[in-house]
Amino acid sequence: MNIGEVAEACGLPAKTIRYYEEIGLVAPDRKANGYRDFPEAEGHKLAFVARARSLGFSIEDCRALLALYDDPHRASGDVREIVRSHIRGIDRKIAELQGMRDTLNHLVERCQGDERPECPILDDLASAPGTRR
Amino acid sequence: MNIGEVAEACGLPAKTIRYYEEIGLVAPDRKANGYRDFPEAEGHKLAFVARARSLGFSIEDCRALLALYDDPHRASGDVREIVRSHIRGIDRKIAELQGMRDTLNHLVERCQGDERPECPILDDLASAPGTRR
DNA sequence: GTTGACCTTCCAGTTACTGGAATGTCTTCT
DNA sequence: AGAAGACATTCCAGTAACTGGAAGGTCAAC
Repeated sequence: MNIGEVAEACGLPAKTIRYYEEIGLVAPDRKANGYRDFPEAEGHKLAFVARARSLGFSIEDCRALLALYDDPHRASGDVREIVRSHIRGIDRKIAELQGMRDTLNHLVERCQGDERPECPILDDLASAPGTRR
Repeated sequence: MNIGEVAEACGLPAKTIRYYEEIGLVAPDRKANGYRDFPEAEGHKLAFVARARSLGFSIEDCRALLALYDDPHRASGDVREIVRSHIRGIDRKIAELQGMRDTLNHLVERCQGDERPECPILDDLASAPGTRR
């Protein structure tokens, strides 16, 4: 399979796939003309990575998951630990974003948002911590 | 004020403050010995940026907010629009992360997480879209 | 006068791509 | 046979927002 076909199949841009090869996530063969040739297994790996990336796993997570995927003697506990740790990271991020959003919503509510320069939002940003309502 | 003092005061690393000068967010004076010298106003700007960054604003947002902060003829509506748009972005991110987390939680629940290689998580990652439970 | 804290600049690395240039190959149409 | 157009290749540079480290200058105290 050419890179274009495999890109179509897994939903990743060809550029991204070349990048994944560069960093050693996949290792396609080469045809006589220099074109990459993706056997079925490499296509599956790419689809695997695409799915994992869409779930927020880092490239290094993907590398670890791929290694487990490739290893018939893996322990499913290892997989689960990676996933759990990732979930913890996501939860932290969600909490952080919610904190920001709550603060910002609060600020927006108090701002008239008109032609006048008076702005509680800027006042807050400029204020010292501890003096904020 | 030396960079160390102002760093202490606004809670940003000195490295970050140098970076902010490099990209034109702040413009400290220089002493005869080449050391940066931060007048009060520049210290305030740094505190302003630190606070805005902690609320998730991008550097370019910070630049725009600083410009409004500096402009006595600003319209508070301009500020509010920046903030509102930022909130929308945050909400999108939260929703995306929650989607990931829900999927991942679902997967983790179905995985034994023991010594055995059987792993519904890997099975899901390797499966074609549409075939997932 | 020397130690140690502080400051300077510059360069490189991080994450995960993405865009673009210059060039080569394949297929198809005339 | 030649030319167009769609594909492929490599390489370089840029993104966001820093962060780490090296090599060196300055300052205050002992």
